Amino acid sequence: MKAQRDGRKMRGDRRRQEIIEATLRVIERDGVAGVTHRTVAAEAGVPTTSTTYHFASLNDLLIATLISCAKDMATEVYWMIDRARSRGSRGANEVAGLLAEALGPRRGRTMAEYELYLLAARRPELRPAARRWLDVLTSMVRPDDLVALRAFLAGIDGLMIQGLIDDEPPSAEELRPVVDHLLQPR
Amino acid sequence: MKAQRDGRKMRGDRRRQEIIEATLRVIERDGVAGVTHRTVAAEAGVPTTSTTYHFASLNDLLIATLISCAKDMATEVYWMIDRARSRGSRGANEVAGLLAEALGPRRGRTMAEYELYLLAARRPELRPAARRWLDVLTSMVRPDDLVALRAFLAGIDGLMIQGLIDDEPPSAEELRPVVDHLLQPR
DNA sequence: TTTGTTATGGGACGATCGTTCAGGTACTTT
DNA sequence: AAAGTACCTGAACGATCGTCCCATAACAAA
Repeated sequence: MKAQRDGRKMRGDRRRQEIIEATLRVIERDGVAGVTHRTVAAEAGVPTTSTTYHFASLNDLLIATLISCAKDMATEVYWMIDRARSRGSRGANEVAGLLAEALGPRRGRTMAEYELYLLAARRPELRPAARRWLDVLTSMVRPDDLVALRAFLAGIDGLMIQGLIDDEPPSAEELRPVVDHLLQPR
Repeated sequence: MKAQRDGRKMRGDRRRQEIIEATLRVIERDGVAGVTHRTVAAEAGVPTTSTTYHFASLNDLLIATLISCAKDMATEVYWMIDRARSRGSRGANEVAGLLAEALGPRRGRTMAEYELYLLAARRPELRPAARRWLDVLTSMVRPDDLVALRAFLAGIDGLMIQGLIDDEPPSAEELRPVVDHLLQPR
């Protein structure tokens, strides 16, 4: 089966992807509330009807965007852990650095990701996507650390959210002791 | 100065409060996205123009609502801690029970509160209100536990959010070991 | 070439939105 | 009693929204 040889479908898929990426940029800039067919189309440089053609409804567009976003996040976290492990580090420094980056230069993206969380709270079909990075991490850990892992993951989420409402992003140095505390075994 | 003797202002203040409470109910039901002058007015049983009269813009209405919501949350947390302390408990059971309640019967309210967080991330004027319950707790604790406290608070926030995207609310029994782990001194 | 399918995009429709305005009521002050 | 202030509300305006329709272009299968 040659599947993707059809030039029309290929172009369609490419444009679908462009629309999804434009949607993510809109969410980073203005939040989920700023997502309309027209703003997304303008951001992607396509006519308004193009977004309605490729996504049956605005809801579908949002869902597709947030699922794609969650997928990126999961693979990113996976490689981060993998890298830290191969260095034999327990990871407090790495995690603190990653948090500081997520709350500083990548702040918009982080806000978008947490809007996914809350949207998933209201829409069950988004929950598997929202849980993906939690599942990825859980599967990488020895089953006897489960409680410690859950506490750690919850702590990371909390530090993220609380960092988002700080007047200026916390530095890795400020975050490290807290992360270290969360990582400490008992 | 008699201040609130003016019957007109009294009625105005009362209606303002009713509108704020109606707005909170709308947020619990449909999220911040569902807040419009018309939905709020319908929920409060007042004409649409009443919400625009008492709040210069929809933004002001949202801000007033979320600030009021944050204030309630802060005093609630204050008394919760006070109660736990007077019982001499370290509080793992109490906290786990409170989490389970927030994620079960009071789920809508909890979602509304976390939408405040994300809105505050985008609107600096909301941040003091969003931080209030953190400040209340921080001020009730010995300064040498600061790192442990920050880790604990972050963990609570994370458990809340993650609990919101579970397919069914976690029970207090499931949460207790994680909370206990977060509370354990080192 | 003919036929069928998919993508594209201009234009428009009805609904809903935030907000304004003007006329009216209720209350206080003078 | 008269003037001033604060609240109330029906009606409406312009803007923007999601979505649909239809003609056209690009491409594949026959």
